[in-house]
Amino acid sequence: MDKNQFFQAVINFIGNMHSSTHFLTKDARSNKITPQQHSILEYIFFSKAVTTSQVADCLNISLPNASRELKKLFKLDLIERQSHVKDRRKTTISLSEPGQNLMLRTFERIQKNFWNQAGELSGDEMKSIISSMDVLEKKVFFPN
Amino acid sequence: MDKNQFFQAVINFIGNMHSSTHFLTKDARSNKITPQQHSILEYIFFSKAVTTSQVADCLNISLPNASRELKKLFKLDLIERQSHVKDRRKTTISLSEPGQNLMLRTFERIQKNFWNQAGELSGDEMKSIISSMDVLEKKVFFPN
DNA sequence: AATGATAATTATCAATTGATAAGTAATAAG
DNA sequence: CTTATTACTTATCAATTGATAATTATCATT
Repeated sequence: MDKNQFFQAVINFIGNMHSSTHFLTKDARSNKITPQQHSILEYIFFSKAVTTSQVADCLNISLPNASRELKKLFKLDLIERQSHVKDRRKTTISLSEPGQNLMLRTFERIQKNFWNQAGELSGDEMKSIISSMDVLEKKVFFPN
Repeated sequence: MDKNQFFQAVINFIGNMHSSTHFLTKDARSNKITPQQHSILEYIFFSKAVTTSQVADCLNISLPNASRELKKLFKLDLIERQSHVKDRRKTTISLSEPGQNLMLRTFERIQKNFWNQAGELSGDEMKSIISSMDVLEKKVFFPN
């Protein structure tokens, strides 16, 4: 198999995935926060606990701007901040109770869209989907 | 298999994919256009020919704003516009030669990052990845 | 031919996001 | 102990993006 051809298939897949997830999530976001703030919360949700620098790096936001947005989220009581135990320059950030709930409600709405789109899936189908995702996560899309 | 559990796995996968593709593309974008303009070009690239309304719908931009950004891209000579043959209210938009080239150069840079991250893949591995993507595209992420 | 609907455009103002300079506190290195 | 570096914060201004009202041109219906 040709490398360029393979890469093209990956790019196509990523494109389809993005437009599909865009569709799934477009009406699911809370209107109390901005899109960027939403992706910050999402990132914290999946990462459990992070520092300001990590948010900035991973979401491609400058440190000052990340700091500003996190401050807003803190004032909205959606995240908690603690100074890091080992290094008190660092701030450990995690979702607050209301932040968790906001994210969970969002995912519920996404889930509704998802099942509408996917229809009924048999146990076998689910298994084959899970193992496909597994292959891709192991070989192509590395979580960090 | 439990439906909620399955959905959780899908959400996790989407999260990992997004952070991974973010990493792949973060230094690959041209600095002559804005992020939104980039995603518009990307959308046109994959869709070949589209109308202003389609751009607006699929990228969740209001029609006036989509029109504005497309006008800028037109002035930058990155897209071409023709009135639709059947319905002259519609504008058919496609990438111009320079627009195509811009996208191809971007994908080249992404490709470099991709192979750095993925390392060497055997023919068999590529085949299993392709078929995994196939399963997901057919059963979960529908292109439109 | 008149009316209504659709696709797109222009214009305007508000909100979000980006970029940069300067500063503070904690840690690390010499 | 002094200096340098790191992690973050504050403040400010520019650029991008969002929202909305009004308008034009084309098409569809009657």
